[in-house]
Amino acid sequence: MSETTIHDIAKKLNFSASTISRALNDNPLISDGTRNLIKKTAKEMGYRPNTMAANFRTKKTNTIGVIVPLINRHFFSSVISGIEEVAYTQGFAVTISQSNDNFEKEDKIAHTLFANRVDGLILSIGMETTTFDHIKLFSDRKIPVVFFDRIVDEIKAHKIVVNDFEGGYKATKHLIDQGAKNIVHIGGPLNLKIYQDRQEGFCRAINESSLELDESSIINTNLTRAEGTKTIEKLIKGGKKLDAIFCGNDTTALSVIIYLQKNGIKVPDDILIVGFSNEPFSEVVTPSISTIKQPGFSMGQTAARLLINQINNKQKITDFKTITMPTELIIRNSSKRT
Amino acid sequence: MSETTIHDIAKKLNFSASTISRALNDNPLISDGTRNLIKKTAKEMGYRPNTMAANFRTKKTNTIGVIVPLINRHFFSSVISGIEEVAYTQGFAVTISQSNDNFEKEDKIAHTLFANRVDGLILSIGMETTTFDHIKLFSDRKIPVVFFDRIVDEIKAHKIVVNDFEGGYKATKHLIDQGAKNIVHIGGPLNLKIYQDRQEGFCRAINESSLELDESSIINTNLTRAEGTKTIEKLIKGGKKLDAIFCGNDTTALSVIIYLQKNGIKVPDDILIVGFSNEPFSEVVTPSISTIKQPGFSMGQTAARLLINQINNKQKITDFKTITMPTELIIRNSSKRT
DNA sequence: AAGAGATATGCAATCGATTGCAAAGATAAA
DNA sequence: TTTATCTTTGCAATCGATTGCATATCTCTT
Repeated sequence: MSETTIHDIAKKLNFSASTISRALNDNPLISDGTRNLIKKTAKEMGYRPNTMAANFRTKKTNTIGVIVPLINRHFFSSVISGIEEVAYTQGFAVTISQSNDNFEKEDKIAHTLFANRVDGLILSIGMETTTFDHIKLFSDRKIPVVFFDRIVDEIKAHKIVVNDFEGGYKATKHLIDQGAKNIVHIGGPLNLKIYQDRQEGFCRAINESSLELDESSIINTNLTRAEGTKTIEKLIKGGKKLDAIFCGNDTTALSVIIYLQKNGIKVPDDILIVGFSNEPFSEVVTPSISTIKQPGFSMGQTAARLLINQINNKQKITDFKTITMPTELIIRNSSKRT
Repeated sequence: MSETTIHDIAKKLNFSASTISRALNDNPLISDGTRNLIKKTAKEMGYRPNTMAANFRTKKTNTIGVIVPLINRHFFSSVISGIEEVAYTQGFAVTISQSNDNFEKEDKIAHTLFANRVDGLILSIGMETTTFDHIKLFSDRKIPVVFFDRIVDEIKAHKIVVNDFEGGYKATKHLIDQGAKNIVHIGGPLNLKIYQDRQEGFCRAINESSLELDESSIINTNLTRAEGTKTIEKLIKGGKKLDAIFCGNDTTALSVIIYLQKNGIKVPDDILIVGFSNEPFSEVVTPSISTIKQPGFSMGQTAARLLINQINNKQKITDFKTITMPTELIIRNSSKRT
């Protein structure tokens, strides 16, 4: 009734449990003959290793923890998909949690993953997160951590980002090239580096041009659909003079476009729009939204590879890299001056 | 340097390890005084329980496994999101894998999750899956399994589905009500029950109407973007007479719409379209796509609740329910006869 | 005051696999 | 043949927490 253990096999074959264990793990100490015999018998007896016992003994779980703000978000689910793919081929399980951009939850999740002894952690921090003790929990004890997208300067670890600065720069430059004179940036919260960078890219592009950088042309929001609508409404009703908007994400671009269309303002004829992230809807909406493509899937793959390398090579890593994936400007109809 | 264990606490406080263990687990045998003392000391000593040891001893991992065809798909990531939310509040971790609709991978994943002793399994099977030994692995050993969306008749388990039949019926009925006379159904592979059901709903609606059910008006594809384009192209070039299409998913609806628009056929003026699933893009595309809404997030929640109930109540379950979540027809522009 | 019951704690086995060290057996070299 | 070396296997401790059973202490009741 109960599961067969290595001891059962040992008894049956008149070997010791150690031999069984070694044979099953392809330890070269064991001769080929016995190894084969043991493996065959194990199969016959329906033996399945007790991972929990092994984990307990070896202090490895072969599990990597992932924390994202929201699973149900195209960019993040793409990253997760990439992580899973790599982890799977390397024999790691992936445990996923979402912080909902809520610091308390993020904190609790981190502690839980820590208590569950994940071998490593891949994460993108939440919008509210400003302290990092819950991450230091890992890094202090040499448990590998890899950040992606929403990274943290305060902690030494490998980091995977897209070049948000470049993205912001390209997007803005493109608008300038299209002849825009009054460009507004609706950006994200500045405690997140990615939004800082996008904004800096915006500023740089403006400064390099003949245009004036105007403080009132930068608005920071939380980049939700609702906020986007509110923001553009305020701008329009406030009589702000503008002929182009670089939005911090596609969601905002979308709500802006919808608002403008409803109010008889034409995109791109009257106002040019560029978003960020290349959400699936951006391609198929009318007008299709120009945007900056972020390679979510391959970011996930890279993050997983880096993490698993660290897990396997125990040597302390001293130089942590920040891998910057290139961004790609996708020009669609929302920004084409006709 | 090494972690504090209950034995360390025991030694320091002159208690036995059992007492420490019980106190920490709020076992009522322990007096309030000692419990408090122990908890306080544990905290002071920086004690953190070794989950792996506990798991090993109790044979519970507090982990639930999830297998979906593709993480990076809005419906599935919504379900995962719902699962995670419930699991989190109940103290379960969620391990996620994707089969990529590949049977071999699904099979391997199932075995891995099984070896990792997940406490329960939630899954939606892949398109290629026609045998179920890898799932019986669980159900045979009384490990709770909950299916969602792409369910399996052969296995007794709780199942969460949307009423695909009703969805297909509503969608088709709607097209008929809009005056369509020649309705085509581009459906999914029939080894998946959901596509069978949608198709049956389609047939029922046609049969109940004054229209003729025409074999050649039902086409089964794998519902990808590319297949959708191919299929509509063949139909149009083949001179098929049609004024409405019920597509098995929104992706197909989208590719059909794009093809038609490119070829000067107007949606909805010439051909009415209804999709299925309410993908995020469906609302924002032009014309916006009428569709059947599937409550992914709450399906995930329900699945997780059912599973966790089974995990916690050891009593054998004899009557497995199939919970059918209602569908909702969302009428948008792609099917509005003007 | 004495036995019954309630309360609080300890003992020790156990879960199953891993691994350092010892040892037995086999082979080769001298 | 003997010694040295290599190969192969076993012993036994260990990982940290849990839990059935035994025991000790205390509180009541009569």
